[in-house]
Amino acid sequence: MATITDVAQAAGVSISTVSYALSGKRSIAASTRQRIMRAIDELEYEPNAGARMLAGARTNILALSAPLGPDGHLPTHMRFVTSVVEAARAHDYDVLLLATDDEVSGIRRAASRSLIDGVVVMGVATTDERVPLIRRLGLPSAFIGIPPGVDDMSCIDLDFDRAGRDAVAMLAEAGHTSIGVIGHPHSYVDRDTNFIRRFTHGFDDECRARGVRTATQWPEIGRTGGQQAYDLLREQLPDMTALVFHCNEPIVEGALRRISELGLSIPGDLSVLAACASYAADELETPLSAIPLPLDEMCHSAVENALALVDALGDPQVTLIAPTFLDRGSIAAPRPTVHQA
Amino acid sequence: MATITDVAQAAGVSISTVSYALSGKRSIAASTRQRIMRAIDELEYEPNAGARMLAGARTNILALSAPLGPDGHLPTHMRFVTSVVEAARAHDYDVLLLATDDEVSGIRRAASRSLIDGVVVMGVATTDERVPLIRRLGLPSAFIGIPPGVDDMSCIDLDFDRAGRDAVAMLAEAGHTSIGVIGHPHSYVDRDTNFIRRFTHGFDDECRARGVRTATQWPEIGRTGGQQAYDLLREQLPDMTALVFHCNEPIVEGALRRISELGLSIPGDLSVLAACASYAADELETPLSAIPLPLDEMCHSAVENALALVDALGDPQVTLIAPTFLDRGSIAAPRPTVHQA
DNA sequence: GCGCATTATCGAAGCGCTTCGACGGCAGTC
DNA sequence: GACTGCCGTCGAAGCGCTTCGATAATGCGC
Repeated sequence: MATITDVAQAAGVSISTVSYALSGKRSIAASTRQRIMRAIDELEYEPNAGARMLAGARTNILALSAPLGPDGHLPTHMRFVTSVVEAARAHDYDVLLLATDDEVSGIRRAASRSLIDGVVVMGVATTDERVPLIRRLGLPSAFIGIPPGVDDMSCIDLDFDRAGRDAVAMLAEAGHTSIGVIGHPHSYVDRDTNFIRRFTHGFDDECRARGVRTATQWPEIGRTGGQQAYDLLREQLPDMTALVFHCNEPIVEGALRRISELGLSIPGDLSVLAACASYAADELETPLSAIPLPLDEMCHSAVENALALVDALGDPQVTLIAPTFLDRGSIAAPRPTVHQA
Repeated sequence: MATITDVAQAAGVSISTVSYALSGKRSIAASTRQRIMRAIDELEYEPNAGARMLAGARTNILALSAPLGPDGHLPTHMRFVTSVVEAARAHDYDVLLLATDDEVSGIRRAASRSLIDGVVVMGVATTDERVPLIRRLGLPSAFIGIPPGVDDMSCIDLDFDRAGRDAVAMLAEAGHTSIGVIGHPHSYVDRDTNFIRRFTHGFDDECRARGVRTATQWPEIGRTGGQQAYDLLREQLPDMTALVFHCNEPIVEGALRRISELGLSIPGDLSVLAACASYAADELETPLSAIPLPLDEMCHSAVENALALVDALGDPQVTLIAPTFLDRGSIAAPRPTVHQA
C-alpha cells in the first residue's frame, strides 16, 4: 500500500506538502497540488487510518450505541441504524456499531482507546447509564431521544408533546369528541417511556383543554395485541369515533384487521391517525393519514450535532422537531349521531 | 488519558516490559506483571487504538458489509448484524458497519486505509462484486452465504440442498405424496437466489427421487402475499397434504391465517414444516416444526473464520452446516383419502 | 533597489505503540 | 570455575501521519 512518502516522492515534494495539500490547512500552489493529486490517483493512495489517529487526534469514526435487544421493534431500530450510517458517511465518517450488551461498556472502551471521535446514542431509556458515562468522559455525543432532565448534551427528537396535541387538535377540529388511543406495547412503556410519556402528556392535556373524551390501551406485542387492544378500547369508549395509533406497525396491522373484520369503514365509521409513525403508513392495508416520525432528519441531525461537537463548533443543544401531517384521507367528520328512541 | 509510558513509570519498568506483559509475547516475572497490572488498573490505562494499529499492523476491527436495503427482510438482517457484533466482541474485536450503498466501496476504503483486519460479508448475491474485490485486496474475509463457484474464500452457510432433501424426506416418510412449497418473495429470488436455488434444487431432486408431487409459489412480499400464495397453491396442487415454508415470517403468518380461515387444522388436515426458519417458529399463531436457520452458528463461525485468516491460521474453507429438525408437532400422517363416488 | 509582507515549501519532532537485538544475572554442566 | 543457555528486562528504531517553525522565493510600496 502506498504511503504519503511514496506520494511525495512521485510528486517531487516533501511529505508535509502532501499533507497540507490534502488537508488544505496551508496554501499550496495550484500546479503542485495537481502533481500531488495525480500521484495520489496513480498510486491509489489512501491515508493510513492508524497513523492519522495517532498524529491527528482524529479518528473519523463515530460510535453508534444501539440497544438492539429482542424486546425492541427490530425494523424500526434497523432504519435508525442505516440512517445513522448514511449520515455519517456523508461526512467521511465510519460507524462502529456497539450493541448486544456492549452499548455501555463499548462507549467507555472505544473512547478510552481513542478509537472514536464521538458517539450517537439511540434507544434512550428514561434513566440511561450512558448519560452520566458520556458526560464523565467528555465525549462529543448526540442522543436520538431526550433523556429526562438533560440539557447539557445534544439531543434530538420529534416534539412528541406537540405531536400529541396536534393529533387531538386535528381530530377535534374534524368534529370528534371521543378518541381512542392504541399505544406502544406495555413492555416498551416500562422501559423506554420517555417519548411515550411526552406524547401522552401532550395528548391528554389537549383532550382536557378541549373537553374530548379519551382512553388508551397499551397492548401486548404483535398483531394479536393490536386486535385485542381495539376490542378493549371499544368497551372502554363505546362512543369512540376516532382512533390514534402511537405504536409500531404489527399492532397497527392487527387493529386494522379487526376493524375491517367488524365491517367498519375508514374514515366513514372511524377516523384513524397514525401518530409518530416510523413505518410507511401508506403501505398498510388501509393507508393512514399520519404524523410521521422524521427518522432520517433525526439521524442526520444527530450525526451533525455530534460532529459539530467534535469540531468544537457550537455548544450542545436540545432540538425538538416540529411534527408534520401527511393526509391520506383516513380522517373525516364523525357520522351524525343517531339518537335512539 | 494514561499512556503506556505512564504505566511503565508507575510500575518502575520500561515501556517494552509493559507491552510484553500485555501481549504475553515474552515471559515476564510474575511479580513484575503484578505491579504492571496494578498500575494499569489504577491509571485506568487503555492502549491507544491508533498507535496500536500503526505499530502493530493490527486494528482489532472487523468490517461487516451488510446490504441493508429496504428490499430485504429487516428483522432477519438485524439478527445477523447483532449476532456478528456479539461474535466479534467475544474476540475483543469491534465492528465497523458498512451499509447503505457503501457495502462495496466501504470495503475498499477501510482496507486501503488499514482500518480493518478483515471483513464479514452478508447478504451475498448470486454475482456479487464483493467477491472479486476482496480477492483482489487479499483481505481476510468470511462470507455468510456461498457465492456460486467460490472455493478459495471462507464461506459458511446452512446446507440448503440437504435441507431441501430433508424436508421432503421427513414429509414423505410420514406418508405425504403431494407437497406444496411457499418460497421467498420473487423479488428476493431475482436478487439473492443462491441459497434459494440450492434449497429448491435439493427439494425438487428429492421429490423426483421419491415420486412426490410438488408445486411452488413465489409470493408477493408481506402477509397478503402469503395468503394469496396458499390459495394459488391449492389450485395448483388440489391433493396437497403437506406444506413447506421457505420464506420469512410475514408470509408464513399470512398463509397460516388463510389456513385457519379455511377451517383447516394443523397437522390434522395439513402438515406444515418451516424450512430454514430465521424466525422463532414456535411463536407463530400455530407453532411449527422447523428446520431452523442456525443464524448464530453461522455468524460466529464466520467471525472465527475471518479471524483465523487474520492470524494466518489455516486456509479459507467452505463450511456447510448440516440441517437439524425441531419437532413442534405440526407434521403428521395425511388423512386417509376418501374416494369420492 | 531596499525592506517587508506574503506565499510556497521543507525538515524535523512527536503522537503511543510493537518488536528486535542486546545485555546482565543466574542455574546447570563438565 | 569458566562456559553455555535461558530468563527477564531494557533501549531504540520505526510504523505513517500532522503540525510547528524555519527558509526561500515572490511581489509590493516608496
